[in-house]
Amino acid sequence: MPKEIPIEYRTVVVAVDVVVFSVFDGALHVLLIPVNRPPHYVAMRGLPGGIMEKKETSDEAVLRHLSGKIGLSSIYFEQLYTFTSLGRDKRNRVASIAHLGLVTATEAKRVEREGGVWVPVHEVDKLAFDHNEILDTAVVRLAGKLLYTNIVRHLLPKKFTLTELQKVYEIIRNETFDKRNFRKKILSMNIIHDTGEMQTGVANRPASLYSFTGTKVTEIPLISVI
Amino acid sequence: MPKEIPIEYRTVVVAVDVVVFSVFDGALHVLLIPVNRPPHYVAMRGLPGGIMEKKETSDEAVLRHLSGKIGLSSIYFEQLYTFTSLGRDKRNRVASIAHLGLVTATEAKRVEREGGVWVPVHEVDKLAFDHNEILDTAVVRLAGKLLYTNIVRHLLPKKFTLTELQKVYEIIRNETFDKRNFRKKILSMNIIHDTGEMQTGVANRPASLYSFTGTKVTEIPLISVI
DNA sequence: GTGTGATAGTGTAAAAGTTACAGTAACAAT
DNA sequence: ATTGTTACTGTAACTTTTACACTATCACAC
Repeated sequence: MPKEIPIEYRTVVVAVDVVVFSVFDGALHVLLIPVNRPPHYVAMRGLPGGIMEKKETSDEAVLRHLSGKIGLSSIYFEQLYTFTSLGRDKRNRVASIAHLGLVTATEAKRVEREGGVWVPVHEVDKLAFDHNEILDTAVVRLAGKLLYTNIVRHLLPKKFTLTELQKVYEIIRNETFDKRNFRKKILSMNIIHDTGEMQTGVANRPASLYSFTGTKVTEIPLISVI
Repeated sequence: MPKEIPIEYRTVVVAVDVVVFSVFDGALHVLLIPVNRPPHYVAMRGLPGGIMEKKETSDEAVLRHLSGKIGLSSIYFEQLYTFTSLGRDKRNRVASIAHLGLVTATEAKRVEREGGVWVPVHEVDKLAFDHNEILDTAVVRLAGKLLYTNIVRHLLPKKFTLTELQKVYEIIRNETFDKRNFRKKILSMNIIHDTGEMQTGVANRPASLYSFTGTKVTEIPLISVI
């Protein structure tokens, strides 16, 4: 009886990958896992992800791989782009549906186990497969979406100060903003509201705590009509 | 010898679909083809597309299916979204990488053969598979991209009048614009330039002919910095 | 309890951009 | 020459964006 050829050598395999971001310690971090797939990808790092099975959607595959490998359950994610270059995985023909994921700093801390590592985005070097390209795509997308959505909500705790919010914008956008103008702009968008609570135990004037309005990621009409 | 189970029944199959748009006769049209896949999809219409083979990228698959089935070669397209619902194709498990394509009105006329039909987007009824959902996604994406890219270039001939350009915007955005303000805005974007040529043979004052600057689809910084 | 260090919080005037709005110009056809 | 049709243009009111600096409130050290 002839040895059977595994399916993945005969046809296109579908995988999901996730670029999980978190902002802490003054930098945008990405979650990486160890990759060991001889002969091409040995002792490298890469994005978390894996095969999408026949009985699951891409979203289900993302959740399964993140909660399994990384113990990550509380996460926001959305589809980013599907990568289909022929050489992107040197062993098989794998098309990867890449995703952009966001977790809060506290969730990020909880996840540092199972070999998952948070690396500042600007210190990432050669990753397995085409994961550098996927990462670059995700960074651009995230920086863009900050400007016309309230997606930043998934990087911050329930209650946060305006300065914390501004810091996240500055880190991801890689630019600084005037404090007064930033506050005017953000407050005019009606995406956050003052909770009435204040910071406690800080060695300076305590800041007001704000919270995001609504629960979903939505677009904010910033673009002027022609 | 047991009958072999086709690969597509055992694993996820990857397909590409394309929402090809063109603007003419005062309406946004989409290109549809006949679908006949008993038992579920009989005598229906759907989007052009097909399987992505192991030896080709998604872009190559798109070009192969469009030039083959439809005789369509001169087209701009970009990836839209990847659809992976379990029930989206009732026969197999098919993940579809959907694309958004644009052709000029003259190219659209050339394509009316091989069963391909241009249907005004607002007259489209039930399509095969989940193609209505894909179409809706594409319409939203196109209308959005008009505002912050020069993607509209692929819907117009090399040389065009400002009124023609405005009409395309109005049809896709489903709103009207003041002629003077539209011109000021478009000209301030530096995406088009006056060719110096004029319309000829029209029974009214001839309009100046404009042309797009550059050759690629690029983003136009419309969004004010925070 | 006073002083210090640190961050929070606030207003305004100039500039730029957006909006609303109507009449003259240039062509073909008659 | 008249008519019908579309091209083309400017400005004032309004809104948004930008640039910019000082006071307020807390913990802590003394």
